[in-house]
Amino acid sequence: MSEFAKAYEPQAVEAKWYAAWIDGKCFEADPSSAKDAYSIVIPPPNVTGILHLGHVLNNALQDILARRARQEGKEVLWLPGTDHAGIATQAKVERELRENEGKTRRDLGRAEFLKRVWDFKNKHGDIIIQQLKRLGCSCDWSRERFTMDESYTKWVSHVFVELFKQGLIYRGKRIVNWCPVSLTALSDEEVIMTPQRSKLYFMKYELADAPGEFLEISTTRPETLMGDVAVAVNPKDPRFSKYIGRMVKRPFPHADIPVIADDHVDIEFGTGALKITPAHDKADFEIGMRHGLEIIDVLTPDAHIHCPDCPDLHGLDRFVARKKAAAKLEEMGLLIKVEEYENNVGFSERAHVPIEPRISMQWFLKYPCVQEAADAVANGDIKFRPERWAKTYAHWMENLQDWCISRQLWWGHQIPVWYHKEKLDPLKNAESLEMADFEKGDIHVGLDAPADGENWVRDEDVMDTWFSSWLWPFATMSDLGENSATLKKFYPTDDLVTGPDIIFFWVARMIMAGFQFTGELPFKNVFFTSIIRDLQGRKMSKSLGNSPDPIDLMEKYGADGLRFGLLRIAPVGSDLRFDEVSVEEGRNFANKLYNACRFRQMAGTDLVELGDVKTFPPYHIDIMAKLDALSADLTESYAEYRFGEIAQRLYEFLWNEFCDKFLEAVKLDLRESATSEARALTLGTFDAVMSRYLQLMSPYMPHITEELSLRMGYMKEGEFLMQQVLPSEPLVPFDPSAAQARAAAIYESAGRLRNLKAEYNLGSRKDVRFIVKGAINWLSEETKVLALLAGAAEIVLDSSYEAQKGTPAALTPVGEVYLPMEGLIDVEAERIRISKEIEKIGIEVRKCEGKLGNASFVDRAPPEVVEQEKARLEEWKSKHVQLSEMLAALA
RNA sequence: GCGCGCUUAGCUCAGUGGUAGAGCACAUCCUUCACACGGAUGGGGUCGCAGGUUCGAACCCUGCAGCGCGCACCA
Repeated sequence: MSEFAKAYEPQAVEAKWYAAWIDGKCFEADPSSAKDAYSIVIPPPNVTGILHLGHVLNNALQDILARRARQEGKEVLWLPGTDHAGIATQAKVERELRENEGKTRRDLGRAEFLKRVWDFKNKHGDIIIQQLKRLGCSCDWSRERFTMDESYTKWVSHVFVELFKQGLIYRGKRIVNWCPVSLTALSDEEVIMTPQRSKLYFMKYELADAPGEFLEISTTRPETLMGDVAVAVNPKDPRFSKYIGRMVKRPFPHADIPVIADDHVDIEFGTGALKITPAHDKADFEIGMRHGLEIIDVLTPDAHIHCPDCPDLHGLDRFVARKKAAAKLEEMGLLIKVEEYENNVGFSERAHVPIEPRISMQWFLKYPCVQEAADAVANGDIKFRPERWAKTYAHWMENLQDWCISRQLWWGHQIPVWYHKEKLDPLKNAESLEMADFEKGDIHVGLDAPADGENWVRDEDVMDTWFSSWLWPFATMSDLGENSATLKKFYPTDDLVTGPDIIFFWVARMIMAGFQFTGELPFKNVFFTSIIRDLQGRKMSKSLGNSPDPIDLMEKYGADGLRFGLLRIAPVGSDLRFDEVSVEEGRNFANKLYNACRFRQMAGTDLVELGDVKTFPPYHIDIMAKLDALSADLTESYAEYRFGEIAQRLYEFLWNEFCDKFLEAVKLDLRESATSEARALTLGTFDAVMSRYLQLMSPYMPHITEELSLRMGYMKEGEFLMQQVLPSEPLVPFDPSAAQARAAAIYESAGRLRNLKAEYNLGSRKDVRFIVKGAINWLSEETKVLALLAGAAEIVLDSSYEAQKGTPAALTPVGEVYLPMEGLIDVEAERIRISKEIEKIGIEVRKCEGKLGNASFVDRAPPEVVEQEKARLEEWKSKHVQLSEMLAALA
């Protein structure tokens, strides 16, 4: 039993216990166990990422679920790992390369560059894992996975090949979201629509067959004018019907382009005429397809103008070119006006620049098992919490677009497709091969290169990171083609804890992949965490600098303090406004818990067995019964994933019930002067309650509870609290209501007496005497405790007491209590106070009377409610009388 | 434009039909032998607005307003 310092110092304790758990293999899951399985897979953080508060919340929740499941006697697997995060990681390494060596990835070549990324990953990939360990996460590190592990990569390739064989993956030239900085295609989900202040340009095109006659057009993008191949109007628009089928002059480079009619054009918007640039706008592309229009690409991959016929624009950046093109139009007298305009522009999620709709050859996936996946959530086979996210999910599932899965990156899973060299047009590279060529044997799709490998060239592209993430729940549990013991025991998983921002990126896709490749749903429940914001309601972000470093917080307040503080304020369905104060409260709470135990040890270090509870004083039975109730309530709350409520209940029990009431009530028994019997009894109750309480708290604050359990002797050296199964027997196996009523009466009465003292500014005086008239029959047994709690020298029972007029008094559950004032009070101040009080009570009395005078209330409200109202009226009335007397006495 | 959510004390939020709550902050008192990362007491709210249902509404219904977030091809 070690020395207790005055304040709890978490840092050393937390490190010690984490190491002990690892040594004891406490987190390792045994697939051969006979116990029921509970499993959860971590949402893999980016391998080069660092921990932020979102991770803390998310992983603390998973840890709580895992630790609670262990306490419930389950065999638990919490499977950890990291994600290779294609664009993010590659961008980091490229930036480093540029800054340190002034080189691009192409300068190094693919093989050398990938080597650098792997080096980078090996150097930095462990950081976030170490941080999760600092937080106390009970992951099975022996099963840690990475989305680019060899076996995982096999899964990814296999899935690609299978879906290709089923005709769900195809290659095609489509308009995609192109990031001009990352130089790759993106999926629709990776594009963030952002309102932008921009300009709407109004300009006019001359009719080819009627010089001097013009058609007015509006656009936000004059710089793509060179790619215009038509002007479209709505066929129902009478203003333009006469132009349909005629030609207008595109100003530069000069060309005559047709005026066409298409329903897509909004008559109300701008001039009602739309220039059609199929190469640079998704809607224009579709109109172009409908009308068989030419596609003229006037932008380079990095969004510079490519138009040798317009030398003054050629080579300019798109935004520079926009101004230049507008100026050119003005010079030509074709610009009518420019209006300020707000529109939504798609930004690249990673590079934070406007994406460019661009035509390119890409691989696409038609989602598998869409109907099954949609139904699974709709019919509750997978339960979303909060439930409303199911609607968001359903909406997305109903409007699925094919997924662009190829990325023009090097870091990732390379597409398992080879093209025959002879068929490859050496000038045009693989883009020249259309899907139809597959039939001719020019494309090889498979896990391995073709046997005559030297005749084949592999597709250079890699797959979208999420194309590997969506296999995470099962690809982490088994090698391809193997029905591993782990998979058998732990798949499908039970819970998934993640943010609602990746419902589409990840959750929905995992459900589809699970169905497709395992025939099962990958999880049963999805718990969506709160998004953490700052006190102004802004999202946490690096650039705003409003994101506290969780490691700093843990250094300052301890991992337990951080976990508990954050969890206690985490709401069920809405965003969370983070305030460091709550972490401070978590730390303070840990200290409170620690000091309660310290107090116990000051009265003796030997464990004391619990005797026959039935014979115990009411305070003891009361606190034990409250713990039993807490224990039962937590079981319910866990079933409903109400984590914040659980933390709050644990907090209130320890602080308000155990420390403020129970410990204060039994303090005398722990003093030197107490009898050894009384002390033993109290220590026994303390130990029984505290040992169970620590266990209930353990999932939230794993380190301190483990530490205290050992120090207090509840656990022996070599045992772990986290491995103990929750007891099923209550501490109080009989009806405790009589004892609890007595304890409640004393606690409430003590409060009233303290109020009384404070009202007369005697709050800190310990020498006051209270006289109880008409005491409840058992009060003589409890006067010592009442005096202690009320901060009084003594409580005197005197049924014949005649109070002097004006003696302060209070009506309490144990009788009428008087506070004789031998000291002085300010008579005038007292009169004012009492007058105000009487006024207040008068209002209450009238309220009650009004209610009871209302026939419909008396007749129609439930009888017990009416009775309650009557009792309340009586109470107010008697208080009114009492105060009036006091006032009279003062006069 | 469609959908979802939020609006309760200075701040952050509980509270799904029966006397408005917690923590923090604030004020006063207490360094009493577990804890000042503590204890005691107190002030502070027409529960966003307007209707409706009900004996009774913070809570149920309708409308409105403000804020936030998704989704959407108005250039």
